Formats: sequence, structure tokens, C-alpha cells
Amino acid sequence: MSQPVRTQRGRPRNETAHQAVLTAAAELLLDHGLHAVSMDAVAERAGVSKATIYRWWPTKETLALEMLFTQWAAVTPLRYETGSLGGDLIALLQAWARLASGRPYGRVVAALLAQAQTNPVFSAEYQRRMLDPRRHQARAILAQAVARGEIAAGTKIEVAIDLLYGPLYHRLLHGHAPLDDQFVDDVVEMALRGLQPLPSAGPDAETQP
Amino acid sequence: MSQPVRTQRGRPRNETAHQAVLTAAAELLLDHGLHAVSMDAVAERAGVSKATIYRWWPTKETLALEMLFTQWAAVTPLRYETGSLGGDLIALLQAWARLASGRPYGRVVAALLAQAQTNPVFSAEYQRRMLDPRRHQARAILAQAVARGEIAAGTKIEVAIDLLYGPLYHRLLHGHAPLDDQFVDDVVEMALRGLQPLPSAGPDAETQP
Amino acid sequence: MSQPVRTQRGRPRNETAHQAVLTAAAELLLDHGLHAVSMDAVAERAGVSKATIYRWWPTKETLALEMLFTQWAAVTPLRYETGSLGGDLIALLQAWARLASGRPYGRVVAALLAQAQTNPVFSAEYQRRMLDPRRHQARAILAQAVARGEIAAGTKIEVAIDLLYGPLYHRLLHGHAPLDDQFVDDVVEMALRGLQPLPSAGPDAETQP
Amino acid sequence: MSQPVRTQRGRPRNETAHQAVLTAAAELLLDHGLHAVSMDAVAERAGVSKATIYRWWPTKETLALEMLFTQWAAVTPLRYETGSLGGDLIALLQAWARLASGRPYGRVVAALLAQAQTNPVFSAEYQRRMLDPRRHQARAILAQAVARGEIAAGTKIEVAIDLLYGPLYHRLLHGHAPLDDQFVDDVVEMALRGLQPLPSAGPDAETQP
DNA sequence: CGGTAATCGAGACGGTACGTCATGTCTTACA
DNA sequence: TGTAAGACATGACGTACCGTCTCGATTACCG
Repeated sequence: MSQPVRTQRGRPRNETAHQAVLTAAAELLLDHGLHAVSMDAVAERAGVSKATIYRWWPTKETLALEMLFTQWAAVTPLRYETGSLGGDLIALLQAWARLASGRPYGRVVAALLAQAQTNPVFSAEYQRRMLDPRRHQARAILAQAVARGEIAAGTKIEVAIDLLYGPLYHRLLHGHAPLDDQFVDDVVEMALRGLQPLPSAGPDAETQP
Repeated sequence: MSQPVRTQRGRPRNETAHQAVLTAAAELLLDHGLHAVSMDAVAERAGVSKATIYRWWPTKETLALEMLFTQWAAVTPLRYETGSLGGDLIALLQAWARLASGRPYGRVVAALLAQAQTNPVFSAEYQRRMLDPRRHQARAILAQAVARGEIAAGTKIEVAIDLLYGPLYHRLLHGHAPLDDQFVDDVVEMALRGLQPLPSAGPDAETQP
Repeated sequence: MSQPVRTQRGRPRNETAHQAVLTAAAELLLDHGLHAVSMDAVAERAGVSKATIYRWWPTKETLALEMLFTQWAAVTPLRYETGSLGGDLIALLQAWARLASGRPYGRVVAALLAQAQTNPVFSAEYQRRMLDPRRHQARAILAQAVARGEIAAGTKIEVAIDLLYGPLYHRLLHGHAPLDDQFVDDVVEMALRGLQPLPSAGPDAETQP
Repeated sequence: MSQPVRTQRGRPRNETAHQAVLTAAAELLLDHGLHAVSMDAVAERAGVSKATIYRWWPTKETLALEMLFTQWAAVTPLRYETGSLGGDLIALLQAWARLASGRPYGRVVAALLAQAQTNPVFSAEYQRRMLDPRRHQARAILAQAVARGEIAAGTKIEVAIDLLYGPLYHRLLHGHAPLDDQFVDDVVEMALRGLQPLPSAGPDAETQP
């Protein structure tokens, strides 16, 4: 985010102020949502001047994105090598789900998505920071599973990733039901085995008189 | 939205103005997104006074919700009785996907979701209008499938619905890949059969005579 | 004020509503001043529809004027024939001063004057109703005094009236000092005898060698 | 009006804009009166934003007061030392009358008085700026006259001031007759000599040698 | 006695201005 | 150069009145 090139001339950047801004933004965002956050409010709460904020973040969405990235990146670097596809996916998705549901991040994500709808530059930045790393991990896990023969070689990986992450985002954003460990387990199991019963010995058996 | 009871006293509501507001709101919202749309702009474009808008819609989110509801409800709720679960689901989800991707509705949905994150009243109204009817249809379809023995009786219906709609919303909101008929087919198929090959006889077993 | 000609056809005017409007206007005006009085507020307080008010009074200033005229006209019809100029003037002015200072009429008068500054039609109506009758009485009193030889025949009557009423309005509108009986006595005495001491026996005497 | 203390920090106030606002307000006020003047109109005409106006003037009455004060203060407070009471008073009052009648200031004064009726804080400010200085001058003149023996020591000074200024305000606000030099002469003479003829030797006594 | 007409209640409407708030820029002094 | 302070232009906000209008209901008269 910190676009200005450090030329090693002049007064160096005040890192304390930088952190104070991110902290103030996080509190205001998570407590009241983006629309209740003004640059003036962040400046006052952070004890910083507005000019300083605009110096480093062009919009409050950019600020919110960096705040979210910082908070979520602080927890992620797990290795997902449980040996089975199901185990890897649960490890991956549960880490995300616990993070996302730990505080009202739905407010932040929804606001960022809304901004991304009409601002292609921001959308690209959002995807680069928030989505691509997660999808990259998921791709690696699924590729391993293909290599192990757990899933077919022709499986549509991108669709599979949407099938896994989509339901999680759905609950995060719509809030119609909890985004908890049980739900992640259910999603992974249902995605792996499918809705239909096994054709060989499944419920069709009872139709045989 | 028009809650005030018509008591047959006083000047009757101007329905032309009502429609003009919805039309103007639709154009502005779909072209530029909610945050770029002001009540002043809607009023001017609709040839209506701001007071009239505020009389019937307390916020622009409420207005956007009614606009979206009106446009999406115009497509008649088809009966989904193709005889098979896969057919029913494709009919249901493809209708939604075509509607949602026909115009830039992602802008509107994202804005409404952002608003719903911090406004419980609005959230309830959004769910009542936009989500509940769709989930109700999906429940009916899945219940039929259970009755026909296509899926197990113990299937977690709510999770299944999220597994189906989640990926669609995911693409609508994130725009990382197209929300087209092919994607709906893939999602339904993957949700029905699962990622894993059939465990009992292996994925290719049945091809081996 | 009731401009519409009674043609003896149609529903007759509702006098109860008429009075209710004047009463409501009086309360609001005297309590909070004209700017705090809206047609909507008067209508609600009087239990009358806005259309009814506009039917009889084109503006709220007109309404205020009629209210003031009604309340002040109810008290005036004294005869001023005490036999002396001073007595007559005190009777005339004290009646006015008691009326004007009895309730916060300064609010009403100031508002009407403000309106009269830019609306010649209203100004004429205001003068016809509120000023001309008072000045007419004063002229009569002064004419009697001239006839009795109490004051010189060449006295400028219009200036004299301003000299008498001006100070009273001054205190009513500026409120820098009380508008009470004592003040009226002082004004009349000072106007009659003048500030300067009597020239025959006064300080001028010492200039006579 | 410019209360905020200049701490020498931050961008300094734009004095050009300050003057432009006062000028624009003066033109609009004198041309159309306060009620026909909107903050939006002043802002547009002055080429200044509404927020800037509200930063320095909380209401348009406050703005009008500063405008009036500025324009009337521009006429220097001459020394009134003509040697006689009559001369001093005519000098004092004619300066005021010429100022007040030079442009349609009656509109402004009436609007300010109307505001002062219901706003004690504004009333105090109005008196401090517009009335007190004039009354202070008048008191000095009358005190000199007492010292010189021109008027009695027991003269009620406050009443005398009302007797002099009251008629002038009366004509300014009611406009029933001109506020010109002749009127000021008449008021001063009548206030000094009184309406009644000299009681000791009759009104014409001094003309009899 | 039924028609005509004026009044009244209720309240929706287009319009204008209000006073506030947030954005993003700019100007100064200080570090 | 970076920062705090804060003034500024811009423009949307949501509210409040204004004066007009369209209804249905009411109450007289007059033919």
C-alpha cells in the first residue's frame, strides 16, 4: 500500500502513526462497518492528521483492505499436509472459517466487495491479496489429491474451489446460519461424497423387492 | 414497501411517480453502483421530489432492495418438476444465474449485503425478500428427491442449499470467473456426485464388465 | 381578511375552525415567535386542514396580523377626554403600553414589521389596521389641544405623534428598559415640557446682565 | 465574530473569502431582505462554500448583524462638540439618520429585531454592537449639557435618549414619513422645547421686546 | 327532494432551503 | 521530506416548510 518510494531523503516515515491508523481503522470498521468510518474519525482516533492518512492510503477502502490483510495474514502460514484430501481441506477451510467468524469481519468483507464491484483497480488488488493466496493453496491440495488418485484427473479444479469456498462466504455474508467447525466438516464431506447415495449399495437397494 | 394503509382519505398516491423512482434507481444503480447514486440524482432523473422518495423509502438501500426484488420477481417462479433432482436443481439455479448475470446486479447485491451487515432490520427484510423464497424452493426440490429416494433421508438440507447457492453467489460477487450455464451444470453435477470416485468399486469399476 | 364573497350558496364557513386557527396562531406566535410558526403546526394545533387556512389567509403574516388586530382591538374603545392634553395623551398611550407589554407582542410586531419592509401590499394593510387608527386618535387629541390653546397652532402634528409613539415602540422592540406606566408618564411629560429648563427663570437668567 | 483563536497552526483564514461573504450578504440583504436571502445564495454569490460561511457565522442573522455593523461603523464616530446641546444632538442624530436612510437598512434592522425577540443571546449581541455605542455617545452629550446648565440635573437621561432615538427608529421601521434632516431638526427642537408653550410668559413672550 | 356549490379533513406532491457531515485538497508552521 | 493543525470547495445527506393538488365527505342553497 505504501506507494511513495522511500528515497532516503527527508524525515523518515513515522511507523507509530502508521500502526495507530491501522488500529483505529480496525476498531471503527469492526465495530460499526465501513460506512460509519470517516477519514476524520480515523485521524482523530489515531491521533494523526488527515494528510498523513491520505499520504499512505488513497481511499478508506484501501485502508480497510490493508487492515484486513494484516489481521488475516498474521495467522495463516499453516502447512496442510494431513495425508488425505478431506483432512487437508478441513485444515484449510477451518482456519479460514475460524478467522472470518472470530470477529465481525463480514462487515469488512462485504464493504470491500461492494467497492470492488465498481472499481476494477481495487478489485484486482483485493483478489491479489485476499483471494489468490487462498485459491493457490486449494489448488495445491487438490493437485496432490489428483496425484494420489483420490480424485479424477479431469476434475474441474476451479469449480471445486468455488464449491468449497462459496458456501463459507455465503454464510459469512448472509448470516442465515453459523459459520462454525461443524459446517466446514459438513461442506467438505458433502463436496467429497456428493448428495446422491452410492449407486452400488445405496438406497436404490431397497427399491429391489 | 408501500406500508401506509390507504384510508381512502386524502390525495391518492401517484403510482406513476412510484414507478419512475424505481426505474431511475435501477438505471443509476446498475450503471454506477449504490455508492455513486445520490437521492438527489434519483429524484431529478425520476422527475420527483426528494421528499416523495423519503416518504416511501427511508434509505436508498431500501429503495435498491425494492428495485432488485421487483426486477427479479418479474421472472415468474417456474415449477421445477423435471422428474430428477439434477434436472430440478439445474432449472432452479440456471434461472437465478441467468437473472443475476444478465445485468451488473453484483453491484446491487454487494451493496445490500454491506448494508445488511450493520443493520439487523434491513438484514431481516433482505432475507425475507431475496433469500427465503429461493431457499424455500430449494427445500421443496430436495424434499421431493428424498421422497423419491434419490438422496438419503438424513441429508443436511440447509448445508446442501448453501453448497448449491454459495458457489453462485461467490462468482457473482467476486467475479473471478463467469457465472454461466456451464458453471451451474458443473456445480450441480459436482454437488450430486462429489469429488471423490465411488469408494466401493472405484470410479472406473462400472466400466469394467 | 375573509376575502371570499359570501354568495349564500354552498356550505357556510365554519366559524369554529376560524377561531381555532386564530387561537392556535396566537399561542404559537406569542410563545415562540413567527419563525417558529408553520402552517402545518397551526393546522395541527387548531385541528384544521392546511387547505382551510390557505382558504382564508394567504400567508402566515396575514394570519398574524389578523390575530394581533383582533386581540388589540378588543380593548381600545376608550374615550380620551380628560380635559387636558397631558391627561389625554397619558390615557391614550398607557392603554397601548399596557396592551403591548402585557404579553410578548414584541415578537409579533417585529415579525410584521420585517415582513412590511419588503412587501408593500402587506405594509399598507399593516398601517391601515395597526397604525392609522392610533395616529388618528392622537391627531384628534392634539387638535383639541390646539383649539384649547394648550399648544401652538403651528405645531407639527405628525412629528409630535412620532415623538410620542416612537419611544414606546423603541422600548417594545429593543427591550433595553421596561415599557411601563412610569415610562409613559415620563415620555408625555418630557414631550410636553421639553428637556430645556424654562427660559424665564432658568439658567438663562444668569446670562441676563 | 471571528472568535477562533489563531494559534498560528493550520491553514490561515482566507480573508478574501470573509470579505466576499460580507459583501454578498450586504447586496442580497439590502436588495431583498433577510427572509429572501438563503445561505446557498450568499455562498454562490460570494464564490464560497456554505461550510465556510457556517464556520464563521452560525446563523444568517449573525451574518446580517456583522454586515450592518461593518457598514455603519465605517462612518467614523465624529466628535460632537458644537458647544450647544441642540447642535450636538443634531450632529449625532443626523449622522445616524443619513446612514440609516441612505440604503434600505430598515429591512435589515427589522429582521435583526425580529430575531432578537426570541433569541436572548442574539439580542445581547445586537445591543452590544448596534445600540450601546450610540446610547453611550448620547449620554455623554446630555451629561455635558447638564454640566453646562443647559438642562436640569434631575433629567431622566435614559428616557431622554429614547425620546430622541425612538422617533427615528419609528420612521425607519414604519416608513410612514421620511427620515430626513428636517425630521431630525424637528425632533430635536421639539424634544428640547416641548410641545407646550412656555407657561410663565406664554409662547410668544420672548418675541415681545 | 335532488342537484349544485362551497367548504372541510386528510394527505400526497414538487420544490426550496435548511444545517450537518464527509471527502479530498491545500496552506501554514514545526520537526 | 513528513507531520499536525485546520481552512477550504464540493456535494450529498435527511428534515422541514411552503403552497398546490386531489380525493371523499359534509352542509347548505335553490330549483
